[in-house]
Amino acid sequence: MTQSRTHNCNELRLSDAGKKVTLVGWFENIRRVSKNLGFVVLRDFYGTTQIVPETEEMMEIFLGLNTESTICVEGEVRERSNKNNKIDTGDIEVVPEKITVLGKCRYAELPFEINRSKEADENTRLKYRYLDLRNPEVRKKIVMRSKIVADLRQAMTVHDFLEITTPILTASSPEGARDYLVPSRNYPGKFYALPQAPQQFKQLLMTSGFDRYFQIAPCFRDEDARADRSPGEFYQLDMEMAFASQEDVFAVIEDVLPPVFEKYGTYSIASKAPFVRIPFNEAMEKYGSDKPDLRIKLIVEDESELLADCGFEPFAGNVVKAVKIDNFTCTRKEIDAMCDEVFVTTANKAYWFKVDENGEIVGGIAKFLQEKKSEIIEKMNLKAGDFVALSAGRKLAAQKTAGVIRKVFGNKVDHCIDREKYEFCWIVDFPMYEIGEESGEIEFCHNPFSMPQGGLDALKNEDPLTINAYQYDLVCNGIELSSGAVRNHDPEIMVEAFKIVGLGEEDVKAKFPAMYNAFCYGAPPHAGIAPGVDRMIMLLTGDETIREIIPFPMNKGAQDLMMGSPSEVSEKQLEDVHIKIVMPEPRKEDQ
RNA sequence: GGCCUAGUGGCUCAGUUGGUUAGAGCGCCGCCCUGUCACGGCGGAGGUCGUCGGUUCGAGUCCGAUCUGGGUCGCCA
Repeated sequence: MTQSRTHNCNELRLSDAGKKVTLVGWFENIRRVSKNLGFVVLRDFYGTTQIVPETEEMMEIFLGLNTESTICVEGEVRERSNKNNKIDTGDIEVVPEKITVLGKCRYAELPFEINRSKEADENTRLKYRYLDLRNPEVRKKIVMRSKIVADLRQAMTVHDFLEITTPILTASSPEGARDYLVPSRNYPGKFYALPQAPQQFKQLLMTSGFDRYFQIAPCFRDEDARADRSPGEFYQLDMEMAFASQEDVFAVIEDVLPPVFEKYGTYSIASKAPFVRIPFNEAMEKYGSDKPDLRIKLIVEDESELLADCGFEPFAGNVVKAVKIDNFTCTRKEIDAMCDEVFVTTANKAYWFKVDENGEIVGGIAKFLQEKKSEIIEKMNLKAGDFVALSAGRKLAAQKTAGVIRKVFGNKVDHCIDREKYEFCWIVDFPMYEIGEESGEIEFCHNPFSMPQGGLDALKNEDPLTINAYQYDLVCNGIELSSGAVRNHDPEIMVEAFKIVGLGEEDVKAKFPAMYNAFCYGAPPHAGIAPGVDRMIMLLTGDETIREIIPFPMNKGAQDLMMGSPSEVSEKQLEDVHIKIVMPEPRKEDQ
């Protein structure tokens, strides 16, 4: 039996001097001073306390024990003769009278030093994540995650949202990402799927009469990872409201998120409600992106009319976009590096020129612009010290390239960006349809659940490519935090919307049987959104890899190195679920 | 799947034009030290330089292939 602790390791103060206490924790370090004096650091979740063995017998106990073992220390609190103002318990120390070893660390040498685990190889950290998490710096992120999620829950509850869980084992959905499949034992050849999002369930809840739903929902998508995208699984603050409009959803989010960002954020300033609303087309035109970083003050301008026929071959007959930066002082080398980055990201070239102190156009593509020099300077309103980066191509390519130029140059030139804040915006009025790049045919632009603006009338009488959807994204500092929409709750409009992409009523029924049927029994208009919890936490902690803010993350290849998943299973297990493994053909060289 | 990048003791890294026995800091082990707090001092163990092949008198270094990790594009309704 262990005696329970009387205090944690961050609790004792000078006023506790003289007390008999019991502390428990990890034996972090010993500073040996002699055979019968040493200074031990005892660490628990809350902090550290100095333990001072003063006899040879006490020293023997620590010297015979590996660090990172857990121990129980009973002893007396004493004022330190040399105080340490760097730690909360720095005024006192505990002189041990009895030490009990609770859990031995069997290894003298650890895979990495606990307090320096962040420097270690990431694979090693992930394999020994339970040791990595002993590092207070690492653990801090998980603690913050917990607090943020608790605050989000609280805020949603205050707004009368009910947290309702939805199934994890469900049906494969024909839309979207690749599903994770789970074979069924009772139905040979059939599969469950893990939900990519609780989308259909939450809409069914609306149809059932629940007015406001939310959930910190696990979502599963079998797609490749990125620095800000964990493979396999992630969490969304999923919510849906009945009899609600786009503005109703915005109002809730604008009320829930800013206080959390102000409380936990690396930067204390966050956009106040209402967040700026930017129509999709305007975002593409002004920022070259549907997720603009509004901290960057640069705006993309269209210079097609001025520059398309200036004689520079890549501009001829193309859309030309320009990003102007004043007081530009980067070196040629830096400019080249940034243009390279733009090219690598977009597969499209960035061009540039400068205006020197004499008002001459110089550098980059300057020699092609001399004939129209004065017109260019006048129309683009250029002055000495200005730098202009340009992109050219078909409209969308030129826009997107300009968007990357804006981001790359804006992040490099300090006076173009105010980093220390959170800039939210709503991107609204996404188009309902687009021409698919591969198919060349008309397709849904985002998801087929969204309500088209103008409803049935628009679908029947307007050019589909001009119809917008009540579809919106929440963007913060250039990061897409979430997508949402006013849903299409009317079976008639649903069928009409699918008709435009060449699908009939039977297809709708086949793809979304529950929802289609449910909507035939009187559905409320409803709208919702689902901000990504992991990305939000990344923004708040300022971390650049999503693995830092996930308790037990998988690596890029969707492996859990600690648990060893994915793993093989027994023949019996495979038989139970009627699965036969067919290994891929080995590659020729290996044969 | 494409492209970029990295791989050298337990950890972090250095290693020049290809040239003796591959170095350092931290950690670990041993000895010393009565007030440390990133304690200090002295000594020690520990590496077939990711793998395979090639060029060469000689490869950590050059060439080719391959594996693994990370980043990115594709993908992510």
